[in-house]
Amino acid sequence: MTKTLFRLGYVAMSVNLKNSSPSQTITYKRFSQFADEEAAIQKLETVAKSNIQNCLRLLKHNKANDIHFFRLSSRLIPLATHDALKGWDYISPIKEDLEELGEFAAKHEIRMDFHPDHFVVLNTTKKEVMKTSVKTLDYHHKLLTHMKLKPIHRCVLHLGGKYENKESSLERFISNWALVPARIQEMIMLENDDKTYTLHDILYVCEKLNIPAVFDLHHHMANHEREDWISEWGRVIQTWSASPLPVKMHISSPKSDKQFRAHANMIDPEMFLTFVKKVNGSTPQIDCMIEAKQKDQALFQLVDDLKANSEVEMVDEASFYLKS
DNA sequence: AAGCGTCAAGCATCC
DNA sequence: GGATGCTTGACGCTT
Repeated sequence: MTKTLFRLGYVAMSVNLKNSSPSQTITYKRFSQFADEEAAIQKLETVAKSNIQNCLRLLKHNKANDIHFFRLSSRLIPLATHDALKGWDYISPIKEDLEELGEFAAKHEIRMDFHPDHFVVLNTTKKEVMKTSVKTLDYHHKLLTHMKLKPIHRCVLHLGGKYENKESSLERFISNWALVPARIQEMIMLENDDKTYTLHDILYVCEKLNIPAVFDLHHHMANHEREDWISEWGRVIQTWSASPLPVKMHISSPKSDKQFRAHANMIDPEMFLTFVKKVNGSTPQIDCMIEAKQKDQALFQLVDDLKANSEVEMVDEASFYLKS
């Protein structure tokens, strides 16, 4: 059995690096209060530039800590997809910054992707929502291409809303998929959610449309037909067979029994190791996205816990094997 | 500096 | 069909 390389990543922002938010923003309300629209747009561009420069700082922080896996904030450019800013060329003012960011990631082999907000809903019944969803995905596509990153399998989405009838809404994802441009389609990965669409549902769609499946263990514990997931793991791996990228999954721990769906500050290392042991050897590499309130600090804490375990063999500060 | 109300998106739920 | 909650990080006003 080949060993699996596990790499850890975290989401969008750091609790260690001060004043490094990649998600500073101007709300539409504030934007519309500017007397001078040109000044307002200039303000948006200043914020966008700062967000991307902060991303670069985060990437340097990642490099210093051997972190090769990172989720970018989807809020890099405030109001980029807002209706009131149609025609605004939001790329030109930050073109060089995006290139610099992408070059740094490429040079230091940092896998980057996005998780667009939950109002990107591809199984919607409304034409308008479909339009803004594709528009938002196109914004992500633009960011990726200007970072000179191949936009393949870079955006994790959920299947969408239930709309009273889960089965027909699931099928609507499949019929709406035909309305999505091919270059947007190839960016997408699909993740099981904690309320409606289970791993089983996601696999059905992923296999049908050839989309990689991102398994979220925490969501699965909150929402499943059967608690057992390992019997489906082979299918999850299989959805990645045509991808240039390694298998990716999401790891988080429940905040409490009462607030089970909410994310805890840290990752429960025992739960994580139990998972790791089950999937070890199934594929050469699994990138584990740590989704915890304490962001990079949760990753560092988990690494400390792993180092204390004699079954774990660290490769660097954020990657490891299980000893055979 | 800290705390609280506000903002933004779409869906779910309730009336 | 309209109001409210969900969720999250950030803004901005008040103390």
